[in-house]
Amino acid sequence: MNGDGLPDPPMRDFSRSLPMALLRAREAVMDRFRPSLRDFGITEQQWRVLRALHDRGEVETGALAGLCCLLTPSLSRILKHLESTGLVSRRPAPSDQRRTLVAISPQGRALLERRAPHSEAQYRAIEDAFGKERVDALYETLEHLHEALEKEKS
Amino acid sequence: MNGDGLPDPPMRDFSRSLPMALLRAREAVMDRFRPSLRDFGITEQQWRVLRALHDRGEVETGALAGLCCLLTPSLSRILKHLESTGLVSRRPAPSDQRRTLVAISPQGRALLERRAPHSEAQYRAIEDAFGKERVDALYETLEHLHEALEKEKS
DNA sequence: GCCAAACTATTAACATGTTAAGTAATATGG
DNA sequence: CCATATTACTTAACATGTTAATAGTTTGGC
Repeated sequence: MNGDGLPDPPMRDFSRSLPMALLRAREAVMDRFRPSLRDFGITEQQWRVLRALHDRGEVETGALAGLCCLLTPSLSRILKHLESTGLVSRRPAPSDQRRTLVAISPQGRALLERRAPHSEAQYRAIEDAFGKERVDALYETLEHLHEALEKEKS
Repeated sequence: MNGDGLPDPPMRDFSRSLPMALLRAREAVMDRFRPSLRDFGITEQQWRVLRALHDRGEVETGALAGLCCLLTPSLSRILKHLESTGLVSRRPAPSDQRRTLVAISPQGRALLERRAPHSEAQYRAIEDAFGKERVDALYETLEHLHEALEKEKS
């Protein structure tokens, strides 16, 4: 009881945790992708990096982190690994020696193109199971939620 | 070009990655909760464990992992830490020595009850920013997606 | 009762998440 | 110009994610 003689507002039910709900859905989705990632010997995060570089060409480390939804310390380790296996290359930016430019290598591009069909097949399976319209609507909802919460960063 | 003389189906735009979309939304949400977790000196996962034990009482390790959306190796380490700081207790199940029963301690409950109002305040802020109806609809969509994908595990 | 198979939790090994500190290069004010 | 702050990236330290292997229990068939 508090000073009002009323009970404290009850804690929300544990099932109504937004981080958990998003995590559970994400895990259900990732379960579909993990087997082929494993077959190709790369992690989810390494795939994101290759995917971004394939689309955008040479990108600065900081921008790449934003694109891949990674923190820069994680990306730093991931790039070290990808560079050692020859899937990406790094060089200092000519105009500013602080910055690093990252690019996908021919081997990286080859790996990406070999796995892409497997990935697309899983997307089709997900759309079949849940409905393409509902998937599209979910993308929109998630984007709006993201914007609504970013906007308020006072 | 492939054998049909048609281009291969184009790879989806990088922005249309369901795992990324779910992750970005989740990170936007977590940004709201991380400060108070940090203030109370616990991690997001440790909070989930305390939260589940508070609601459900004594729970087996395996069931607890499912409730918290954690893999058992992670939970094993987390419980070791929570036990060493006195927030939970463990004992073997009387009927089956393989199983371990976990319970929240008075100190764990106290910590949880101190932080709960901060957590609830952030939930209200999120609902204000995005709309309670849309949040509720999102919970439902995520649950349905989860069910649709689990169902197909042939 | 005995043994192989199944089950539960833990440990191990490597990769990433998270926060703080460090390093080198550049921009800025005086 | 120079001292200083700022920027971009990396390292460090600890916690968790992920997969495989391990150790202790229990179950079932025999």
